[in-house]
Amino acid sequence: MARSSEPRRQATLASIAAELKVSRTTVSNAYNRPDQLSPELRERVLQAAKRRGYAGPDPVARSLRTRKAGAIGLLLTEALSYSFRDPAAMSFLAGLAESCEAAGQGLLLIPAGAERDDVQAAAVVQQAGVDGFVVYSVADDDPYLAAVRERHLPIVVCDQPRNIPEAALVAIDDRGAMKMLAAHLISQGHEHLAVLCMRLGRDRRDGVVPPGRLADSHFHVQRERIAGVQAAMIDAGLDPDILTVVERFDHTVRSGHSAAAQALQANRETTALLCTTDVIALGALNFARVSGIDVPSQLSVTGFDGISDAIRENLTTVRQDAEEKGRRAGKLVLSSSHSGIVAAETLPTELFRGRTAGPPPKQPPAIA
Amino acid sequence: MARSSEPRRQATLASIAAELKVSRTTVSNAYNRPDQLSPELRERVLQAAKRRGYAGPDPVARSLRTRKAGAIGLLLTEALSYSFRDPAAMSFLAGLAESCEAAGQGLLLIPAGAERDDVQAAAVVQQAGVDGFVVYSVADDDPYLAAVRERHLPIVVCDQPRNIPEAALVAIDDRGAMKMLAAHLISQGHEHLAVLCMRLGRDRRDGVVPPGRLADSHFHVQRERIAGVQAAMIDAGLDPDILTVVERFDHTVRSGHSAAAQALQANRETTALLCTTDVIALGALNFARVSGIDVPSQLSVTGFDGISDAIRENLTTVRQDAEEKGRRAGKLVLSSSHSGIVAAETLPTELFRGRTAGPPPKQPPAIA
DNA sequence: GTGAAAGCGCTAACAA
DNA sequence: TTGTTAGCGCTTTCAC
Repeated sequence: MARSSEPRRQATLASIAAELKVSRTTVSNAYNRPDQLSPELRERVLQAAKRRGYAGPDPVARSLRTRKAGAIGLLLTEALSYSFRDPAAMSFLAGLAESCEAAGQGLLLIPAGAERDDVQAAAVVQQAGVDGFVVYSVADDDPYLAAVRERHLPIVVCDQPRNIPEAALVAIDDRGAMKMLAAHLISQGHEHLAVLCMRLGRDRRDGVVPPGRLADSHFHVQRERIAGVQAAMIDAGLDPDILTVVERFDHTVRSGHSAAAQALQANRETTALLCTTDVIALGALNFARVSGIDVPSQLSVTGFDGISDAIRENLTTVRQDAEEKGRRAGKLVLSSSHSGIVAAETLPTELFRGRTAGPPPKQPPAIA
Repeated sequence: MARSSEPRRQATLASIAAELKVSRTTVSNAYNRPDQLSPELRERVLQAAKRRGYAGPDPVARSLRTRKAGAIGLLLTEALSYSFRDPAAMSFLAGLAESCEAAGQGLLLIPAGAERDDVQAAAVVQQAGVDGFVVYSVADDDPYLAAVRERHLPIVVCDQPRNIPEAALVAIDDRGAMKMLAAHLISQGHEHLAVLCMRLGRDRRDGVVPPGRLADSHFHVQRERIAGVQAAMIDAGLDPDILTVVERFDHTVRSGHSAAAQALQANRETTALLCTTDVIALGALNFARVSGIDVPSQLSVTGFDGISDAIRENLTTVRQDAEEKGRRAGKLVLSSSHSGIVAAETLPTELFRGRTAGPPPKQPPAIA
């Protein structure tokens, strides 16, 4: 057991102990329980360690023994490099990172997102040495999510999906917020609304959304926000089935741009574009600008999230505190190891009345 | 050894093996080498696993055995939540994440940054179960960095610091790029330059920088960029000692704003503000705007990085591809385990001629 | 204050 | 194709 002298090998706790002719416990204590041994001995141990280039107890071995990884895993659907371009996701990440940092816990970004079959997806998730997972905005049929559930570790889901009983939840009232926004528009006289949304499923299906797909959407947030619009319509006595919905897979300003064009094409009477995210709304605004359509006199445009670019542009939107959401999610995973209870937190939202929504024009806008 | 039946306990590879009366190797193979056993047997194993709620081999135990963690660690000096507000850092992170994702490796954000003493810093780094580290823009006397070096794992340093022989390097020619920018300004007639820079040391020392501190700066990038300005001055026969340098600890637009005010206060003849980052430059521009100073006719302002906000504002700056830098860094750590060689890559930069630099005014700007 | 024993859960030779 | 044998490096009772 005691390998007393092997020259070219990384030092281990055992080798240091052997060199000093003390027990492994003592060396371990030197690092983990300084009060359990005399300062002099501790000093000797630390000296020997430094001499041998020993960096302290191997984190992996320690994790195995203590059954804690000292990190929590973050699952993002999108290819990571995509997520990093989404301001709302970044704010969330910032908040989450803050919680982890405060607790001295690492935050492991799970390499999900690349094209992988289910088996590989599972492998990637299985490989993660973490004490819990935070799942941000993934489809409810996401294979990575399925793999995460298999791990039987604490899970906190954000925004999506809601069909996981064992997971804690941090969310906002997407439907309510969007309903309020739509009602605001309707009260100003809009009757022909269109929604521009992000992907509704894991497959790329850009275009005008047929009714069936809406109900089948695997993205909770999108589904809810659209449902909010429909609820407002129903309340106002409008037929929700006449709502035009345009879907885009990529969550980019470009997508918003082309989606706006498509929505107006599909229904020329449209007077308001309700976008399910600010990024898309910014694209829609962009489209209006290059098409010579004045906002809001000829067309109203609204967003959702309250990212700084949108606020700067004075976009009418729903503000939410994505950073706080991240912080909450972090605290929840970090604490859920102790308490067995699964919490559900709903954070507030606020209607931001910008300059991009107003009464509808007498004539719908003409497209160039 | 074989604990055949213990009811309330998470299943392990051994328990599955025992239940099926096969060896542990077989179960292991079912996951790691499907070709090493018959499909039927494999199926039986997987079935039993599912039944018992076994998620597959414990990642920590596997890491211990295989000596690979399947993740690389990222060390950021700033409190994580700060870094997430820095567009250049985010681009870097996006690129790095992309490399990791492609390789199926996790990216662990080390919880550095919180106020911690050196011992705690070391502990946090020691705790990280990773196969290598990427160090982004930290001071060369950073305690976390010291702890990272102790780990004796592959290290890739970005931008800073250069005094680590065992680390691979990804950088740009900060000095050269800044020198070119300064020369450009000088050639247009500017003689009274000021530099607005980020923190030069780990302590907060906002204000006009005395000569000594400049030389002692622990932040390589800042030091180099300022040196670039001075080099251009020397080339042009200007006395580099008359250069005004204003330092700010926080890397924010606000900081840039106040730093600009201070620089102009300190030397009323100043006709050009060279900022070491775009974020600061945006703040300087902001200051000029609210002070009624026209840019560039009364004051020239330049940045560094080429973040999208800056390009949109048409700021005269140095563009670099932060995302590519991240990608490169990722590839380097991931490969440096094999090859023992330590590489050094220098990425190109490009002068972006925006609208914020022009010839100096006859009269220096008056401050409100 | 220090040591001995017993694994944490897994994989990698090597045999069978 | 499957099983046996040894640990990977560490922490943790429990004695001394």
